[in-house]
Amino acid sequence: MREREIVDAALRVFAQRGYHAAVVDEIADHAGISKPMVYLYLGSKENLFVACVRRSSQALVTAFREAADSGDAPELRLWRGLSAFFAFVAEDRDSWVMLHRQAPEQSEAITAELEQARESVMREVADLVRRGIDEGGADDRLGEVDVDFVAQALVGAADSLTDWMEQHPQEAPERVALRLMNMIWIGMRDVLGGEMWSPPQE
Amino acid sequence: MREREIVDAALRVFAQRGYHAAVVDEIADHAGISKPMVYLYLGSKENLFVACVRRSSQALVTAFREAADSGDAPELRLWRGLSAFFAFVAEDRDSWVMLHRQAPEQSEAITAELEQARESVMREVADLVRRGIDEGGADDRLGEVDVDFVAQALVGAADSLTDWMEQHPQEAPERVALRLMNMIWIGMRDVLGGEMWSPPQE
DNA sequence: GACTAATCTTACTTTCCAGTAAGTCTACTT
DNA sequence: AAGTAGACTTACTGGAAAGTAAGATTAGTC
Repeated sequence: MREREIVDAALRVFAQRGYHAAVVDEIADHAGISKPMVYLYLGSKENLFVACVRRSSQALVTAFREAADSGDAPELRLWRGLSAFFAFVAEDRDSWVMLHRQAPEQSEAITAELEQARESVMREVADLVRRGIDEGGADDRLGEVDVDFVAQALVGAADSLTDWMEQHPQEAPERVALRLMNMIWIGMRDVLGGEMWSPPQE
Repeated sequence: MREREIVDAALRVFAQRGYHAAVVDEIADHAGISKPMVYLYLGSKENLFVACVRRSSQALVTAFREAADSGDAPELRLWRGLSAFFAFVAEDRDSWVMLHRQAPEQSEAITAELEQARESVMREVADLVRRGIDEGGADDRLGEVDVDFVAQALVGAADSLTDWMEQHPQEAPERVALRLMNMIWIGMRDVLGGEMWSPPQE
């Protein structure tokens, strides 16, 4: 299908050059057609970019969701979701570059698209964190605010660790996810258990 | 000094609009002068952007470094550094937006500038993590690879938590830093102590 | 009060590229 | 073989904004 081919080409070019440096003519070349065809199928450059972001973000969200959607314990589900995320990034780096580096700057429509995807994942993560806490049986020392905090930190750490992963290509996605789980989950659980660090009084 | 005023104006406009949507004429207006003056002092639009990034990143790195540069225990230093980071973000949001949202997409020169600043902080954080481990007395179960991992996750979490902070403006920077310390530091320490999570065997 | 040096502006040129009008080519129909 | 519909291209237009040439304004000097 033509549209798909065009989006494929656009994804590569956008990921490599960024939105503004990417020229529609070059995208058309990559797709093996001429510029007006791009406009016939996708309407405008911005719309084309949105199509790329949408496709990539949906693929990512779906990958995470399906991996995390078993009936098992929350921490296991979270680990699977994170593994799927790291696997996605390792496999389809263009998509990740697009979502992570290129898209944030752009216009309303694009930011909205991206925000929605991120929020969607964040909700899912927050949910797993919440269940993890409830299940632990500790008397809910963490409220909603804290759950959001943990989710935000976790997602941010995962984002950033994609760079680390790039420098350690021998490390399998599941192992990266495991490292992260150990860092975050244990800490969270133990804080719930009453263990806390605080600065000395002056 | 003229140059400083121009950079001030540019920072505001770039942070609000992004590099491409920002028009040099508008920056000149904000600085109360006309466009050719901007070119006289800064040479080109890109150079102007680089000047902004450089100034903001230096301010941020300095804030972190000075806060973390006491002779105290590593964890206390780390906490102070993080507090300074969150305080900086809360206070000078334009700079943070610039560094966090606008700059990543741009050209070589800019990415290099930014990368250097990030790396510089990352090294410092990694160093504190390493000392924290050594001091804990545990027999170095974490190697350099692990230290880098923790540092990367920590910095990424902090980046991302600036968004959380924006939604919880009543939370003081030190409290945000404290939350993060509790999440990461305790987890890391306990993992060192041998506590580990791993997925069940199938 | 003419001279000149520094500072600044108006108004222009240039380049680049998104978007499009008009026409060509191919393949299929009758 | 003439007609026509769909897919596609060449070659253009329009506009936006980076960068600049040339001149105006101000202030300080003799």
